[in-house]
Amino acid sequence: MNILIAEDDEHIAESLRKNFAEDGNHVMIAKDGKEAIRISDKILFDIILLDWRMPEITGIEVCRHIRENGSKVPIILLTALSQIKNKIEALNLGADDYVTKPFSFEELNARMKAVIRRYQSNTDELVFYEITVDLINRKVCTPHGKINLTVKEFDLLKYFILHKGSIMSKEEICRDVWNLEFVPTTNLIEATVKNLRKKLEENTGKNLIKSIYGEGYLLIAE
Amino acid sequence: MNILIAEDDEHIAESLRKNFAEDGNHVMIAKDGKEAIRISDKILFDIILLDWRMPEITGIEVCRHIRENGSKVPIILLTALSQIKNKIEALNLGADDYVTKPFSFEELNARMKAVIRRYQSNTDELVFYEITVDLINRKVCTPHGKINLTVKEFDLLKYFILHKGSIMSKEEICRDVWNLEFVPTTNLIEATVKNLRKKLEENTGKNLIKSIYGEGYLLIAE
DNA sequence: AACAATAATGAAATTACTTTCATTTTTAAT
DNA sequence: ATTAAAAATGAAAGTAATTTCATTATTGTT
Repeated sequence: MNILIAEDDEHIAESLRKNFAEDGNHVMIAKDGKEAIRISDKILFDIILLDWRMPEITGIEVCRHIRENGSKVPIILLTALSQIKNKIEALNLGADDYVTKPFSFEELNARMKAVIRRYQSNTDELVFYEITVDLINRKVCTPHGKINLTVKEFDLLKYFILHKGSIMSKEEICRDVWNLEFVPTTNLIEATVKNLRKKLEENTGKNLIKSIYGEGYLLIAE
Repeated sequence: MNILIAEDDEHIAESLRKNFAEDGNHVMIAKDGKEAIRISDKILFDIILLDWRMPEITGIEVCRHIRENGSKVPIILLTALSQIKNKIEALNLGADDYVTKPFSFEELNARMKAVIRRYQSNTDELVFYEITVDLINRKVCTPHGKINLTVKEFDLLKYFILHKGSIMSKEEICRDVWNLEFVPTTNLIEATVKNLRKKLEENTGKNLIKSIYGEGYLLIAE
């Protein structure tokens, strides 16, 4: 995981870094808010830990900046007990959670996990069998590796998954995937289904797309 | 807007249909839960109104079915006063809101608007100037119409918007958009920027992508 | 089993996208 | 103003995706 720590206290920063790096994470440290903004603008992190009190630009301001840039990256605020009263307040500031100093690694780890899990369940993914479809980045993954799909193959797979368990006629597929009013006289759909099937089968060993003679195609429900 | 109404009471269904159709909406009516599932599986609506009490399959079951299929389409439950106690309960069932019968069109309209607005702010869109970037469907819209971008142009625009206001060097663009470790000796980036600029300018009349001599490119912040 | 309709296939043709090349224009510094 | 580096441009080359074609295989029906 890519972790950004914005913390001006070198001792705390270093002990956090060590802790996370031991688990195989890639950690970057920003010594102040300015640096945190500069780095977070350019690198996508899995989670960002922001010290509230930092010279010049505070963690809150960094948080606001990140959110204004459209990023939904998980952010946890590190605060002294007096600075924040409850989670609602942290949420209003755009953070996902907060941890009061002094804190234990156990507590911080637990909160980080929760925030990341919540974030991931909010990302636009479809999961089907062992296949994970990332709708934003258009990546399709299985435990055996990444499947490279073309644009049309991806759109078709997405359509099948959203309609898994029901037979989709070629008319519907044409309308919804190709934006065509009429089914072409050629075998456009069949050819695309063939290529999609091949790639899925190479990775899963299964033929998940059934042909229903005279009716259409069906992605078998789990 | 595409509206699906699932309501077994023909009178209510028809008066709703009439009401929405007058505002230029496209309305479909499902006479029972089974039909609602069949239709909602195949057509993407902007909002779905579900009567709770319907023969065989209830609105709740339709709602659960829709959510299990991964759809986040806005759903409002139409219920008799006794069936549901509060919004939390409706939310737990997967609905976005509920309206108790008998209801006024004013109330229903207001709740529909709120739910749709909430939904839209949750969709993965970037908004920049008058440009709306739909990250899921990879569509780019302006008030003057749709902009057709190629994959690379889209990825580059998305990257610029996420980093608007800061200068992005060619090294960074290469790394993050092209996944290249080194800047190619050719003018790959310049050529792509050129094409993206052209398309944006045709639609907005502005050149939003500035060149910073010797440093990189900058999408000017709003 | 024979038939006609439907679906699958491999490869070719077409189209669109991506990258490169050669040249011109712009920029910042002298 | 001159210059050298950087950036922009138009068009060509290269690559990949999409669609079509011709053929073979499969399916349901008689």
